[in-house]
Order: sequence, then structure tokens, then C-alpha cells
Amino acid sequence: MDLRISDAELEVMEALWGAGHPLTAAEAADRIGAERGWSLATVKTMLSRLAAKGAVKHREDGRRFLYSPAIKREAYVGNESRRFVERLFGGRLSPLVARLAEEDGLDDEDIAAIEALLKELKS
Amino acid sequence: MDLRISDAELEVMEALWGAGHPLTAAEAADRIGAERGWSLATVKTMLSRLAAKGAVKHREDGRRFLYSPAIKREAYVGNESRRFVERLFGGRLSPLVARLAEEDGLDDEDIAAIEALLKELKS
DNA sequence: TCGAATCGCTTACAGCTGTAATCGAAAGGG
DNA sequence: CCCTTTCGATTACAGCTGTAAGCGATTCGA
Repeated sequence: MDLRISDAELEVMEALWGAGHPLTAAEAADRIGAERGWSLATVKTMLSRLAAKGAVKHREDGRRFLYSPAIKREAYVGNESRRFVERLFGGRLSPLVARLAEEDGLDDEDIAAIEALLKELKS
Repeated sequence: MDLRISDAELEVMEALWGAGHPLTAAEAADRIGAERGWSLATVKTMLSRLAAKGAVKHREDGRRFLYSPAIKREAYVGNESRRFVERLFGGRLSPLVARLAEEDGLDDEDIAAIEALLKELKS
């Protein structure tokens, strides 16, 4: 369950996660094309690669495929987060918070949300 | 100032940051070799690539080079952190905290450290 | 002085990434 | 029935990554 997904592939995963229902390649491309300006061919390549590595699955619908995520966004994101914090901060989150705070990467709303989370955790 | 450094290259950067003084290729390899089991040749390749992309600089010392970081760890780490939070959490840190909390990625000590940081921030 | 060790540089090579074009098969429109 | 569109699959190709080996030059030890 330790899938590596590249930046471009992630874009496609986000489209699938965001749709909430299976998509054809063309539909996925529509959802992405605007932002990224990719050709349909590129989206198809991404879908093939994602299918090959088990990140999406597809069901046949006549001659085409309906693609849906094979992994949950939370699972993927949790994995990547742990990996990231491990790689740069020795597995501790606090130095990451410190670094972002020091560079003004946090606004008041975000800070309040984190405090609320932590308070919740301790109860 | 938007350097991409690969995993293997980062290992070498950590050795240089950790040393606190310039290192020869052989010294860097010594500091890394144990963990990673790389050959000297591999470390040399990493140093060349890092030099080519401006992440390390080198001074000649007779026939060899003394390598030192050309960027500060905090700067690099801050950049990567912002990029990461942007990529997966829309630029907000709180959902990352939530995710890690939900998977037991936080221990009490880490939580306390974060709370202290945030309290500091508001003063 | 002469061979061994060491230096940085160049080359190697497979796998991953970004970004498609092309192809043969099938389906759908007229 | 044929032409165009559309599908997934295959192929392309350069740049990055991980992991070195080899090379010519230099230096160092005997």
C-alpha cells in the first residue's frame, strides 16, 4: 500500500476523487484540461500508468473504461505525509510547524484550527 | 531559489549540513557510506550533480575539492514544506495535522511542542 | 623513478516522468 | 456499406534518478 504517484498522476487522481463517481478518460480530461491544458492523450497515459500500478481500477462499459480510484485519498495523503515528515523532520511534526510559522506560512484561521484539533486530541 | 533535490542527493546534502565544515568527496562518502552503503563513485556523482544545480559549491584544495552547501537547510526545508502543503492540502497546515493525528502520527511530546509554538505565535 | 592510489570528469544504463502521436479495432452517422 | 470519430494500447523521446565503472592526470610511497 506504498504507492508512489507522480505529480502529473496525482492531478488525475484528484479528478477521480473529486468526481465521486467513475469517469471515462474523456470526462477525466475535461475535468483537468482547463487547468493543466493537457491533451486527451496525456490523460489516457496517466490513467494507464495509474491502472498499471494499482492506483485506479476500471470497469468496462461497452468499448470504453470507467475509471475510479482504487485507493482512498486519506490513505494516500496520510502515507505521503508520514513519508515527508520522516524525510525532512525526523518524523516529528513540530519542527515543520515551526518552520512554516517562521516563514509566515500560517494565517490566524489555520492556527486556530490546529489549536482546536490539539485540544480535541487531549480530551 | 527553487531547487529540486532528489532523495539520494538530499542524503549528501544532509552530510554536508551535518558536518558544519567543508568536506572532500571521500569524507562525505565516509559519513554516508555506513547507512546507505554507497560506493565512493556514487557520492561523487551526487556531488557533481548538486554542484551543477547550484546546491553545493566547492573550493579547490590542491588536486581535490572541498564541498560545502550553497543553500541553508532551513531555506530548502521551508520551500519543500510549502510545496508539500500546497500540493496535498491546499496550502493549509491544519488538515495535515488532522490527518497525522488521526493515524497516530503524533505523540504527546510532539503535541506539546506544537502547542507551545502556537502560543508563542500569538503573543 | 615507477607503480599504486586518488582526483574530478565522462559515460553507462535502466526505470520513472511529462507530454504526447500513432495505430488498429470498433462503433456510429449518413 | 463506408467514412469519421473514438477507444485503449503501443511507441516516442528527452530529462531526472539511482547506481555505478572507466579514464586520463596527478600525486605519493617505496
